[in-house]
Amino acid sequence: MGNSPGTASAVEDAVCSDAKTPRTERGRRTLRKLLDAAAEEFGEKGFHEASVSSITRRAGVALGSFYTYFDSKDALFRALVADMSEKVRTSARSALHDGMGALEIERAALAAFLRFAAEHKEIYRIIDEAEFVDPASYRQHYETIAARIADRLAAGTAGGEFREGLGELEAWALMGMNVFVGLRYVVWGGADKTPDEVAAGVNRLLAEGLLKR
Amino acid sequence: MGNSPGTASAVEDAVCSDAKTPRTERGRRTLRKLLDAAAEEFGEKGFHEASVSSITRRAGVALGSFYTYFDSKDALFRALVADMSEKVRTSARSALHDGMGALEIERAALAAFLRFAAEHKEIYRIIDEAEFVDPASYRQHYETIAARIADRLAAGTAGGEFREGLGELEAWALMGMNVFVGLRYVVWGGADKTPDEVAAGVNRLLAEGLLKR
DNA sequence: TTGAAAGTTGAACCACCTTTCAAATTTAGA
DNA sequence: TCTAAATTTGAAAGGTGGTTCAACTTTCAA
Repeated sequence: MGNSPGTASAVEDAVCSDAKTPRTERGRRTLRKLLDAAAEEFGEKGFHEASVSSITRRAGVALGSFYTYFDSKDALFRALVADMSEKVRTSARSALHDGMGALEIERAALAAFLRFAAEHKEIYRIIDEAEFVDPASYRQHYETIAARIADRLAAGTAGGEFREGLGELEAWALMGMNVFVGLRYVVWGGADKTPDEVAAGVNRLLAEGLLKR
Repeated sequence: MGNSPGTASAVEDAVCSDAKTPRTERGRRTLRKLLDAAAEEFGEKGFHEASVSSITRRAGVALGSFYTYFDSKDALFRALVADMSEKVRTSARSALHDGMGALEIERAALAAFLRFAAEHKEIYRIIDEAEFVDPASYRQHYETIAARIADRLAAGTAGGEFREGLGELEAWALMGMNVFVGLRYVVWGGADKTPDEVAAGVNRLLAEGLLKR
């Protein structure tokens, strides 16, 4: 949980639009403490159970300081959703390399997503709750990911590996599979399957379908 | 939205455990008004934005009357989740008939679910919000559905239509596909694809997979 | 060194909501 | 008809928690 010091800048970038940018080093430290505390708090309790006073307590700053950096509890949440959404996309993309086959790309993207989710179980709660707190971001999150999957499917077809007729519908189907197996095997755990095993199983389903040969 | 008069009994059944059962006809009418109003209110606003006073206003009864029938706002929500969850399962099962092929069964179940969701868009918000308001029900909802899908897959394998090696993982993958295409094409609409078209597309994916032949 | 800007503080304000309750009304059965 | 139980009512209790604010402290550049 929380951002390691080195990765906090991504959060701050995503946050600039909503946060009142600090002018001093001291201000940047306080902002970072608030963001880390908020990610923990929202992840553990969800938006409504989380309280601003609890976040500031966790961050070790006074209640009033919160409003030096955010206009409202909602604004903070929006900033976190944007950041988490960005991180999910980045994690999947970083797993892809030149020369991979189309099917292999899907497997690698899912495995990377699952590994990321394992380290950041908060994303599920935060993204899911965006459906209620910030519907526009929620929708955009999934539409953006679906568009990226659709691009990969089109590339696979163009490259002669995938069949014709793969479009938005299939992209949403793949995304749904990925999200749900992540919920079941990573977030809920039970640890009976590793991310790689899950990704391999899903990949076989994509390759072979259900039917007997 | 809301239940047509004839279907309200299912709600009341599901609700018995949490609701204080009314003894008179007049009481039953009031309970039904509260339940219908609550389904609308939670569907439109979500749990936290919805208020008991707004629900009673919608139902046309006094604020205090609510507590004649429910111990709390939470209890009402739990009752609705149980009811919605039951309805989703029933809708899928009612579409299945003897003599259907294993693949055809999956297509019919998805089509039925999508048609149900089209008429009850509230289910998505209500089930999704259960993740935060009533996590146990949320988990049970999906585990129950996954178990049913896994049973169908096993039956398909036993009948020689589906390949070997289909289990819980594949059940969760199918469930995720179904939920997400429902979100995209039914709840968010755009009406560019009918439930049957969506179900057909997903079914082809299950039959053929992604690869070129 | 100095003073203006930036940042900090936490008590208090305030709006909103769930829940309670005692009195009034309606219902149903004897 | 009559009465005990069921139901209705809405004002008010009781809490919660987001947000404000004016006084105070720290920072930093000149």
